[in-house]
Amino acid sequence: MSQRPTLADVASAAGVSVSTASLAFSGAGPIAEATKQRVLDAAAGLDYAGPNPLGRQLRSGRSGIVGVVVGDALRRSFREPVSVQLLDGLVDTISPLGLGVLLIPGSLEPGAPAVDPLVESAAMDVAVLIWGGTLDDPTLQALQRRGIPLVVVEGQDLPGIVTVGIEDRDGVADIARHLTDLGHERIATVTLPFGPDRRSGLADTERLGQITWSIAQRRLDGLRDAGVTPTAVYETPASLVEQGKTAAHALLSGPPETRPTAVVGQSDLLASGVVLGARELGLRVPQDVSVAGFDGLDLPWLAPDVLTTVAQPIAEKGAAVGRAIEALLAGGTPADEVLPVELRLGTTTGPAPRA
Amino acid sequence: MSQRPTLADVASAAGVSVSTASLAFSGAGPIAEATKQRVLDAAAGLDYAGPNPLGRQLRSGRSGIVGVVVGDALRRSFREPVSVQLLDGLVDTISPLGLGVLLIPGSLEPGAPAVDPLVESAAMDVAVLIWGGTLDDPTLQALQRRGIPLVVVEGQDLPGIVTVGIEDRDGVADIARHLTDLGHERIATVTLPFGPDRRSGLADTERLGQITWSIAQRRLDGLRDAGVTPTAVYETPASLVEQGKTAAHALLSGPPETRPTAVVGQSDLLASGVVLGARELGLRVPQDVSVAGFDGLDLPWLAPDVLTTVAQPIAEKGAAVGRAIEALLAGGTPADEVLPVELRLGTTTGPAPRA
DNA sequence: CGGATCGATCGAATCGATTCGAACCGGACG
DNA sequence: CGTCCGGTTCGAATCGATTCGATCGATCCG
Repeated sequence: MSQRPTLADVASAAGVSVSTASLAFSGAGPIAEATKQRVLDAAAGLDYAGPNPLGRQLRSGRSGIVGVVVGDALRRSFREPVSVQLLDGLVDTISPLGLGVLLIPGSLEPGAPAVDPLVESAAMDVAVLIWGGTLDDPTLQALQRRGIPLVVVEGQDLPGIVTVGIEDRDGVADIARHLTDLGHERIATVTLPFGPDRRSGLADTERLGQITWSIAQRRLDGLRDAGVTPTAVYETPASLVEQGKTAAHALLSGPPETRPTAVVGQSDLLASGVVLGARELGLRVPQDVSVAGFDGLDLPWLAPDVLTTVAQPIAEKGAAVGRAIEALLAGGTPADEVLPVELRLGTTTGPAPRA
Repeated sequence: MSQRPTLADVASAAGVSVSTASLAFSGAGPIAEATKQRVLDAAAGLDYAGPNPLGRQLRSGRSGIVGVVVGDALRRSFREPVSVQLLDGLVDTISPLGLGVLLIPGSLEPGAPAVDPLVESAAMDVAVLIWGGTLDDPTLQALQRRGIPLVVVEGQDLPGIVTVGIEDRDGVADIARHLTDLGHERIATVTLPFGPDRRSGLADTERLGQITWSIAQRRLDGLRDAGVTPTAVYETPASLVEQGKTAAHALLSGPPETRPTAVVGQSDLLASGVVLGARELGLRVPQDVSVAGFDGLDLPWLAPDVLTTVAQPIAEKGAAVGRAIEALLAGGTPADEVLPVELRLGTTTGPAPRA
């Protein structure tokens, strides 16, 4: 009898039937106060800590779990403050509903199976894909085959799948206009990864046609929307400060006459790396080169500089995902949401240097 | 019949019994290749994506879920890279075992219930507490009452609970000796939070007696082990760069004759904030003041400086937690683990300035 | 040619709870 | 005194799989 007690044990100890004991815990259904108390006392006496969730879940068909597929590798995602803050907002929203977040690694290292075993066989009521996913993404396909409702963040629109995103294309256009208003004509950009191959370096025309992750594409399109054709597009394999630095060295080492006078980073981490890289090259920001980012993080290490950026409501994005989940579980079909962004001027952009 | 198919549907479609169908999926037990194929074909025909995990879990009594109580670490996570990297190492280790990580918020805002609902009623086979937990922690108590095996990271030793930690006390002692060897006599320290009240400011003797989170205590003790009595102890409410900056202003604003010549941060983020704060005050590092940290993160934004620090094997710590979990699930009683740390000299410490 | 053996398949019990309809009880009413 | 009724409690079915012991059929050997 070293087994943990079950509801049946409690019931017999309290001298009631199992169904009555269940009522005492769930509170659903009529039960006399005295009976309820007797059951709870019996439970306390047996060290019974409440109904076994597995039994409840099987019966109800709900696991109370939201699977969150965190990007390409958990490792990178976690260095990615945007994903993490999104997760935070999501947890805040669904925690009161009694839902929990199960972390699911996306595609793993080469050699590993294409999808994490959790994708195939973990119990979950809904799944969230952070950082998009194309229709041919094996993870997405596996989840669809299992019939698990999906919410996709920052992906492309997919038929029959709820999407949550931001107006990033417009935001980048705002930044581009800000820069052209300041007189900049040679504007380069440092991008997020184009796709799972995560290459690094200047992208030529051919490479620009191979963008599969729509987030990089949209933010590039934003520049063009404002009439800006970047003089150079530097693709990075990950949104990291170091990558921004590397990009800065590649973009800003030339002579002042041909060097870009402004650099737009597709994330704040990349942009702050560009600022640091520019400083290493002896360039002053913003006198010699302007730098703008995207996300609206606060980056204490750039002080006293403040990055010009487009702020996105990250926690609110998490909350929007949470609301979509709630609606899906209620049997509804929530509408896609696109959240607004806001241009936030800092000290890293200024008038273009006189030629 | 809009219900999703069950194993019974597949079995009858394939013309076999439920138990045989089960064998076809689980692979446990003898089954003729032809039969197996017939079952799998029937499954494909019905769009059956594999056995329902809830049924399997109830039967086996295992949910395959590891609950990780992340304290407020999630909210600050990009700011608290150590917890995040630990999580990463953990996921890498247990993912191949088919286990998933369920994020559980630790202490919530005041006003919320003392423990997250997930703590009370989520299905999990093991729970991990990051950043310790004292015996009177309600979360810890609730999990123990439920009979869920626990692994505690960086906590104090608790009877009957597996602990994973590092030799941080010795590591800090190494740092202290490094500084005294360099001739430093006035050494101040900037600490992690003392407890859930998270105060901010210089700690007097009384306050020093109120430390409940053992990690701060151990790293203070390390100084004393090396014979160093700090001239000032600055307590921070969170391990953040900004807090380090604030501390620097409080500690380093005095005249050179009484000002500390070295500051030991209990984390790299705090220490890097101290470096930035010192620079703001016009002090040169390390000529005017030496700064050392703890953790061994790479902080690209301090470049070209490299922080002197004590490196801890964070991913390995996650792996150690994973191994402990594996052992617990196998019915064993894994031993506590204490991982080594390593003093790593950078450019932020140097000889004490001449008096 | 009959009995032992082995592999494949099947039936039924089980995991722990929820839930629905039936049964039960005391009191109020006709 | 019999009936009806609202409030409780109970029994049994159910959720979807796993697993053990039994059964069945065919092969192998004496």
